[in-house]
Amino acid sequence: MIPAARSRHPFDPAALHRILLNHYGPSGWWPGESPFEVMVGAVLTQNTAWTNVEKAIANLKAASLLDVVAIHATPSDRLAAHLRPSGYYNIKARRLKNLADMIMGSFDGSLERLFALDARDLRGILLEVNGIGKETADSICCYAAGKLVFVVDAYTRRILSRHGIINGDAGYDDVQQLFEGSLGPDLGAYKDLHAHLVYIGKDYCRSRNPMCGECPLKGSV
DNA sequence: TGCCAGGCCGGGT
DNA sequence: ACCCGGCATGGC
Repeated sequence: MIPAARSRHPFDPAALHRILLNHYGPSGWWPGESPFEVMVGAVLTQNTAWTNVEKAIANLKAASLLDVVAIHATPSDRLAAHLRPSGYYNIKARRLKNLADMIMGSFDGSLERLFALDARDLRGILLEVNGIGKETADSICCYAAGKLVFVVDAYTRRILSRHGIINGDAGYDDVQQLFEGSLGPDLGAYKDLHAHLVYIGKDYCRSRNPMCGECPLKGSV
């Protein structure tokens, strides 16, 4: 079921994307030099500021630990030491190892083989990994594997909710369908729109102020 | 200074 | 099916 909308007009994600693109320009997401770096970033950024994630990824690079085999082979406490700046370092070390273990065990360590799965199967496999939930799985599907999977996060919900497009208690998959059902098969739009929503979400309606003065969406959504 | 950041899990009700 | 505490660092 699509969540009930209080808005008079049907939600048009492509129009929303055009507004944001016009206002801010291309987002340039996801930062990362390789698909695996994107995957690692997706785990490390869970409830964590990206600036902290960057430090941890730099540590992994400096220690030559930014690949599947190395993470699979490294004890989690040693891995954790490099992850300190990103917070939750013990649990994140475990999560990165769970991910690497899955890729080693089921796909011979090959991201090509993993990404050869179709979007639904890839999402399912990722969700079976302890420490990977829907947002992390979908971020990997979209930004690392290049699948047509739209990423929903807390900001996406908050923004749509404030505009009366969804109810506050709408489920993840419902919100996702709202985008995937309307956006065309345009991977660039999937990537860029989510990125913009996160980007504006930070200072968008942070307080109980229902509408920020400079909101580019005002009157448009 | 306290609050927040691109969540997720496990245990309890 | 929800609800909650825990996980942890760095920036404003």
